[in-house]
Amino acid sequence: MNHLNERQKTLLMLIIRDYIDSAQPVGSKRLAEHYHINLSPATIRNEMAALTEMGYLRQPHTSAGRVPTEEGYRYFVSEMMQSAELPETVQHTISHQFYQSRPELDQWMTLAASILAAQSQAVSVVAAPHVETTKFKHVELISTQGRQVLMVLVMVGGEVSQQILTLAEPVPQERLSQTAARLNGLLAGLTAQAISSLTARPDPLDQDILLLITQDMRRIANQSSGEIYTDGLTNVLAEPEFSESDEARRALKIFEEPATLQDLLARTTSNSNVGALQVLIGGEGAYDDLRQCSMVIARYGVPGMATGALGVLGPMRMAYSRTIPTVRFVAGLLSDLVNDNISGE
Amino acid sequence: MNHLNERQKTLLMLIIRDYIDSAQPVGSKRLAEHYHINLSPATIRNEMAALTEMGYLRQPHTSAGRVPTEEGYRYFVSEMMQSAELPETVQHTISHQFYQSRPELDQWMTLAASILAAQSQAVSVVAAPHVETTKFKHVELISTQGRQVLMVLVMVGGEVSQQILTLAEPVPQERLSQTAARLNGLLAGLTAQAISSLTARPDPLDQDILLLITQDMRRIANQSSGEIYTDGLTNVLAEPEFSESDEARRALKIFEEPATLQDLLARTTSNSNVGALQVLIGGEGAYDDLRQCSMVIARYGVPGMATGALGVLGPMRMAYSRTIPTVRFVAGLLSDLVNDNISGE
DNA sequence: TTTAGCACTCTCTACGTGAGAGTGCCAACC
DNA sequence: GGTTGGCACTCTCACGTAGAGAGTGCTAAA
Repeated sequence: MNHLNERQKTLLMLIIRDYIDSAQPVGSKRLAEHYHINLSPATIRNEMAALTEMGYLRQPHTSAGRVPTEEGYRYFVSEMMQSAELPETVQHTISHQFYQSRPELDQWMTLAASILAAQSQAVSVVAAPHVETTKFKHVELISTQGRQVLMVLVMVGGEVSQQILTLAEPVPQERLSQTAARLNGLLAGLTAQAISSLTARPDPLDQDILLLITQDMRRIANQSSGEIYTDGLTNVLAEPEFSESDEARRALKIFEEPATLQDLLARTTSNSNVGALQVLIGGEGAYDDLRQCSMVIARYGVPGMATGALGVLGPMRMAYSRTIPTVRFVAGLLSDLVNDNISGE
Repeated sequence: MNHLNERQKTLLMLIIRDYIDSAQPVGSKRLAEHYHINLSPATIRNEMAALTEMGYLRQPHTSAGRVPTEEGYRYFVSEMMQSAELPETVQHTISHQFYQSRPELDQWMTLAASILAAQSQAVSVVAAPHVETTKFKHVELISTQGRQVLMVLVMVGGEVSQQILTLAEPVPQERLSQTAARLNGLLAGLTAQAISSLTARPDPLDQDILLLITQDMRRIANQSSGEIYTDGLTNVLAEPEFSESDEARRALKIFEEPATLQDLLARTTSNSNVGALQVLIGGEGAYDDLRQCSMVIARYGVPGMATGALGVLGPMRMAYSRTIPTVRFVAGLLSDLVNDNISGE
């Protein structure tokens, strides 16, 4: 497959780099002038013809310069993948921002999305970590007003779910506390499945709450991944390939349907490990509306405990050399944070 | 000011209605043909000249039809404001969706944003209700892992804040529970200010937690309004006036800066009452990037207790007759929900 | 007061033309 | 044999022009 000689390789890389910068088909003359390769335009033309023949480049029309094909981008990315590292100063700036923010998941996710979008000048997506094993730890029942009760559910991993219930009739705080205490003793460390196979409780209130707890735990476990954070939606509107707004609209529409997005993140990363980067070029056949786009995706977190996904979506002509190391770095950072959080520092 | 005769009035309304539908300058001939007014194009031309003179219409160029001015839209909106009512079937559908969703603020906000966007075919913004008086109700301290402790804070209004603390050294759950119980007895019903003026607690753990509680309460009180939810961002890209993507980009950029958006919602609605609708046409001088846009905004909630804001942003040529009643209806609905929530049904 | 008619203006589209950029190929060169 | 200069060819893009179409304002008549 890799039947490119050194010169073809350098030329292909140069062409793609130039096209990513300029968004314009690159011709032999331009290439010879701008980069000091000791080759005449004619020689370059010959090589270009070969690269076109091999499927790495194509011409928009007979008398235009060359534009990378999807295959070309794939080659470019795989060649560049190892070498790319984020400058240390940038790494420090980013780390700094994380360790200075309030230590809340919400803040981290927003920050990660914002950094990814700013660095890549494209749209970022961050899915909150999904706790993979939900075990009951603690429940609190707090009477708020009249028949309304606040139920706070804490999982073993530290995940919290809160919900306001409306009971059939007012129940004093004291009785709520007793119920909570009984359930805490009974359910500690159990999974939703284990809880639902328990025999019914004698006290009807206990039984009702128990039912709600299992429902809530199931809901948390069923979420294929956590909440979705995005940023940089307008970045992509500036790109020339999206100047006819309909193209852009179709791509951005993906972001208005969290289900689709979660699906995309989940599907494309289920077979990859934490730490490994995935680059999908040209929608990779999965979504028609993303045929003009590429995604750089990574999983983060602690496998078996809590993992999430994050990525950047942009035009196929995206600044991979910037985006790839950024995604990798931020994924690593979030993995560390999740790890710290789970293991109790 | 209102020196329009009946005929001018109907014509102006027709012209604006037509322009909102077609996005094209409307001419005298088209008007005479499409709507059965018993007037010749020539007569209509005369009236149009008058309306142009008065500042309600303008011509993009000498030989084009007429387009409404900002003043024209204002007249249109104020005329239409009272009459507009959402069809009962739509009202029912919307209510139904609300009462069927899970009774959580988060769900309601998302739903409200989604409904507003769908009905208006524009961008929606919903700011979560801001509790105006934060009084302490309850605190829970739950040991999660090692030195990490989950603090759940409940306010009198039912608002909840949770936070993960990392203590200097592990503390057993029992001691945490005792601390929580002491503080619950001490702080019940107090504001942040009242709490901070208490004398120091003898137990250092009590004192630390107390400090964190006041900090958290202050933070909640200081948020000028709650979280922002939006939907329908791509709707606006379909509008012809935003076909040059730069115009659209500038307007949508507003939505990437929550601060600006909150500012906008807060400023423009601070002088209006709950229930009253505000229609800002052409950015109303406030934001340059919104010069081509209009907003329909309303406050909702229970004054003095918890209020929020919601609205729709679209091109000046937005479907006011659909948007205005929708915004009014959804604001009413959310007010009811907030009210139910506060008063305990 | 309303209407018909008319000259005028402006935009939009289509069309043709020429410049420019880039190619492929061929023959010459090292 | 790989490399290069030259040349004919192709295609796009920008520009200018012309004609159609839509709409206007004005005037004079009903």
